[in-house]
Amino acid sequence: MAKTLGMRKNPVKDEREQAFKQAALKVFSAKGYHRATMSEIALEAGFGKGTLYWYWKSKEELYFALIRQMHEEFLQLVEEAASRPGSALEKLGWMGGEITELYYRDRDFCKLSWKMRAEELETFSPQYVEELQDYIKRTKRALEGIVKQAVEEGSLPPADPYYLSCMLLGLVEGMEIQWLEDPSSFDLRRGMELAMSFLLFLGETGKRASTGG
Amino acid sequence: MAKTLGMRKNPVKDEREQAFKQAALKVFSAKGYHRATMSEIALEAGFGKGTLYWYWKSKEELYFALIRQMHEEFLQLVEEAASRPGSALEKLGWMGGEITELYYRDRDFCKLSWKMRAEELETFSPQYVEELQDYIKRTKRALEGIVKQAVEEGSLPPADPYYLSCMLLGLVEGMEIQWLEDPSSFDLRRGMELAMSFLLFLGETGKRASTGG
DNA sequence: ATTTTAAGACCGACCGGTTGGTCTAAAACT
DNA sequence: AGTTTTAGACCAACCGGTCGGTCTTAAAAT
Repeated sequence: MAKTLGMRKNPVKDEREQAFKQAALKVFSAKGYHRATMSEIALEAGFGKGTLYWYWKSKEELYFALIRQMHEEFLQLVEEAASRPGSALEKLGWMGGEITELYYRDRDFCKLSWKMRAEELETFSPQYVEELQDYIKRTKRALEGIVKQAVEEGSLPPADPYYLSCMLLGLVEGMEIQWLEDPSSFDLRRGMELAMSFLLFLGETGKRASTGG
Repeated sequence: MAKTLGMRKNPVKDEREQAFKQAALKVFSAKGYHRATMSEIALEAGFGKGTLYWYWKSKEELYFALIRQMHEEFLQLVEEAASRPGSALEKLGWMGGEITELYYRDRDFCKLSWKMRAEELETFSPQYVEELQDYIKRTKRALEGIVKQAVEEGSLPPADPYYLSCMLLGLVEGMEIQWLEDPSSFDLRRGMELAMSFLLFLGETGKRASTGG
């Protein structure tokens, strides 16, 4: 006979997990993976280190729970933009707005992601690295699809879509960095709007050129 | 009276310093400041740790000797571009080419700089942080000057020169990151050339619009 | 309703390993 | 002989992760 005596579910599991994740986000995003300590995260969450290890089996697992969440969110956004109806420029416009909002909403996530990219990937377990690279690959592919459409529609110059998407990604990430380093001297929203207006300008002149010539 | 008597200059001292700096560059650029160890740097240079400390008084000092060199080089490049004769577009074109060459020549320096920007500045001594921020400020100012000229010449749209220069810097840095992460999937030279052609395109259409309207 | 039971939740001392920096003694040079 | 240079043992501080043990609480048993 199975002994179920005293068996119970963890009533506070979700709550605690959230508390720890929030604390971890704060500490990891401020210090990066290697400089962050599990004691500090536990303290920040208001618990002992042992308790933190009750919920996560390692520092790495906790870290990648956050990294995964960030990449998942970003990927979904880009894929949704790609699958939307409308012109490529409309898709890019919508995506730019959403990305900006995402960044402002989850600034610590941005910092986390940003610090992560400067870490040595070799120090992490291969399964996590693979998972991460898969997210990045899928995101880039979705973005490249939109850009390809834009080139076909003549709203972007007829250059290699892959390189165009790299440039676009580079521009956004480069502005993101400046905003993260000093938000008071660079307003990301304004930068994104300016970038968007350039895109539109390119689109217009491109179309005018193709219809006029 | 100046005491020069008996003050001997070790003929190999400079050589050793260079060896240590090169080793430090290799290790710091691969691991970042905090994960790099002095023992490893000493070993890489072919000396004992004690010897390394005979040449530099701290890890931080060694690190900033490299950081300083990198920023100095970049700043000089941008300032030289700004003080060149010719149109803003010519300056930017020259600068883009030089930057690309610099990056390819000193890839490890790029990595170092890139990792450095993800570090917590608070962990360094204020004097170093100040020095660093001064370099960045001067670089940005020089770049902004060129961009301002470009706007006045009508080869860039009439937007805030500061934001334009931030975007330009962001684009270059964003592409640099992608190239650092995986040079086989993103060729920086090609990316820079593409970016440059966009700049020229903007300049032409901008001028045509102003002369035609 | 009260007691019993055992899993859930929690803690912090502790361990093994690492690292920046020091110290000393010997080697090398002049 | 005296000075410069080198090496690596050594130290104190720190960190990820473990472990033994304690307290809490839901559910089973009465």
